[in-house]
Amino acid sequence: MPIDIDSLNPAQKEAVLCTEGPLLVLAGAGSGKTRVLTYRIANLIENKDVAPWRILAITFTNKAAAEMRERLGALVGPAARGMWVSTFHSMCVRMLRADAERLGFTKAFTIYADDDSKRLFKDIMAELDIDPKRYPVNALRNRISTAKNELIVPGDFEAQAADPIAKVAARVYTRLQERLRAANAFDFDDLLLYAYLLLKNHPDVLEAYQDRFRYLMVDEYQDTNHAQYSITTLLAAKHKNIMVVGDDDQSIYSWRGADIRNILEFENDYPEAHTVKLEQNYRSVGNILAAANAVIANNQHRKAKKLFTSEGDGDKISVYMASDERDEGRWIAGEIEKRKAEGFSYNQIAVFYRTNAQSRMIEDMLVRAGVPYRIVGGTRFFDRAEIRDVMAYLTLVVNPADDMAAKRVINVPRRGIGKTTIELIDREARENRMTFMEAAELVIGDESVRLATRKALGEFVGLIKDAGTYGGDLRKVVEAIIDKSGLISALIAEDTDEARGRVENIQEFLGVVDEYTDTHDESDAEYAAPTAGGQALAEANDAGALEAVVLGEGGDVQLSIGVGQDEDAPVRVLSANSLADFIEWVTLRTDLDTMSDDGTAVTLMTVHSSKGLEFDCVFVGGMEETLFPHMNSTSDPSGIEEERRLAYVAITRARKKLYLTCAYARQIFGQTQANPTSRFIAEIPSELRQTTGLGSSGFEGTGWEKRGSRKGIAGSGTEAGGGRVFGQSSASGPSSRATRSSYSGFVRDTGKKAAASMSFGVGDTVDHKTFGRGKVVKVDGDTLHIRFAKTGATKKLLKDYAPIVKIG
DNA sequence: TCCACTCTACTTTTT
DNA sequence: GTAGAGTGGA
Repeated sequence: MPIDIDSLNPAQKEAVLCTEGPLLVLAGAGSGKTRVLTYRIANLIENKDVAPWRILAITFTNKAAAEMRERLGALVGPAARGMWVSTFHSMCVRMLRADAERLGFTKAFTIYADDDSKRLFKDIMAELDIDPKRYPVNALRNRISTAKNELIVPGDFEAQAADPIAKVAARVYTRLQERLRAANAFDFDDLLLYAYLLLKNHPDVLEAYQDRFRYLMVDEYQDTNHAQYSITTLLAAKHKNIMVVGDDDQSIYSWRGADIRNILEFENDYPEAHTVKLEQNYRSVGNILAAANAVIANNQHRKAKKLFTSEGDGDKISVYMASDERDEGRWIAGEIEKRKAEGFSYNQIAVFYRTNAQSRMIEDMLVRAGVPYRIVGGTRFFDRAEIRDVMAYLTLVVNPADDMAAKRVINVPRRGIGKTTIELIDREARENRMTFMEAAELVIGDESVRLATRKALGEFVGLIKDAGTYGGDLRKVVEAIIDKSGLISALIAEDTDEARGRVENIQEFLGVVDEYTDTHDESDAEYAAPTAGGQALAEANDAGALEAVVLGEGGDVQLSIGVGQDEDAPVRVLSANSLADFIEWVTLRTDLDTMSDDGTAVTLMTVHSSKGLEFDCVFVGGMEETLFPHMNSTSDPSGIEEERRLAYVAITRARKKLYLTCAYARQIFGQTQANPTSRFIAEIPSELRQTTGLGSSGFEGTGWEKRGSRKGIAGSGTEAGGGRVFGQSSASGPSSRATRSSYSGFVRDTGKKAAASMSFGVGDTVDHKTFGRGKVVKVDGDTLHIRFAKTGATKKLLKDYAPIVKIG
């Protein structure tokens, strides 16, 4: 299918047709940059005869990569498959897998997700006897993370360390890298750092990639940090066919090391660079765009540009001043229902906030209004304790050197291996310079340890080893681990609603395994990384090699060398059944990636997560000083500018309707604070906005939102990060736990009617956020008397305010 | 070894 | 308001 280049505007066309040499595309919000990227690639393949596998396209999120792949599939068909379209992180993993040995790791390495590395970090601080009160964990972690993003290795870091915190951080950094190496693991920052070191220190490897990838494309270039910048610079050094796309006004990740200078100075790096500006916005109506332009114009450090649209003005921006966050949530819910009645679909409505903590009240109010929603970010499905436990088991099978994983699950479920035993194993491991698992095996034979403990230890070690004897069937391995570890049986024995919820989550995890297998069949196989000297990874269909990948003994997986199908083209690796690849896929995954469009629900997320997305109707909550702009950013001008860019991102997500809300008073830290309205609202010309709520004639405050305080009925959640009630449209089986987290898309269908507008009768079964299942024993006006199964106690609750859902 | 209870620090944003 | 760490008793 030939591409229709004439459907592009002149600037877009220019970018698409400029295929050789460095190219900088400054793409304003909604200016069709994904379209330019995909068309440019299609043009390379169709008209310039470039082989797809010579193209490397890098994005920041898996979702963006998936979207690009999909759109390319539609443009160029199956040819799109040979391309590397991936995120920085997954690209680096691929490179590291191919040449891990060069860096002293094995191919079976694992990746430490954020909380694994935090755990390890605390472990090290304890080991080095560093007081977390004097040297806060997060402060040290930030220093080290920044250093890694700046490509500063421990030795250099130590040499540069000036202040006391840096000196302590240097010690931790050194030890951290030793521990990670011993565990055959990389943390997120390491993926970039080591990929860079691989390319930098191994010219033959670098050359293999340079020869392979003749055309480089980097999306969201304004968000690249120094490590990412250096990697792309190295890859592009030989052919200089690098196209970067970005918008300096949308740079919102400086705290993660993103350096806005990378895009501002692209023309210095490549003096011969061609620059194209995309300034026509195809997304938002005039008023919204004008508001966005007005806000961002307050920033000093930016490339001058002004978006324009040929669309009409549209509605004014609605500003609502709520009395407090409860009122804010209630109003948003009400407004959503109005828009819905006008024909907007829930799918096309989103609520953004600056901090994750703000989502709670909004969720509560949506539940009460019966508005279905899905939430992106916050506590993820994969962050749930039970899922992390399963993951730790699986990780251990692939990489027995992973000490953190071993320590996590050695006594989960309870096996009677307590603190004393774990410390003993730790000591043995250190003295004998072996892994935790090896030391555990040693302790089995230590007669000074209680027999029961040694037996339990033997079972645990045996379990991990046995898992390695299953065939290459991914699902079978996972099932075996879940079954033999006793995770499920221990939860069932607990016999609580919470435990049942966890069992459900684990079962859902098996669904994730199936999804992985389904989406990673042969046709979607990734192409292998080119390796120096023309070696290639094993041919996919070679069952023997596959098994080696899946269940390599001792984690030291050796891959046989296969022969490519084509003299020139790289070899494919099939990964559908590889446990190692599955773990990697899960680890590098984010909520955003799982956000699917099926199921109709309003989307809730932070402003950061919203980048790259668009909705017909957007609500931005918490538009107050100290929240947005956040107080931690108000001390210096660059912080404020970044907050302003964040506001710009939020505003430009909206196509037709934009709402900004703020609250006169808000609970922060559990304390009530009153903060002034955000400066970003004032920066929008008043003729573009319309204010209602407090202090305006339109205020209809009845105060109802202040009644029905949740105090006393909303205790702590039932489980870590979860424990939220989402109404359900129907009772589903014996385990209709309210925290059903529908994995695919995280849609929480709040059902037709939630508690607020529901009627209850004696004998109804309800599910309460904190107390679990209960039965209505008496109805007294608005007061329900409910006897809860768990405690046996009867409680009096107000039907309109209690976090309850009728389930039968 | 495990559990229940209390205390405290925490909240910016995430690949 | 709450998750995680720390404490003390069974």
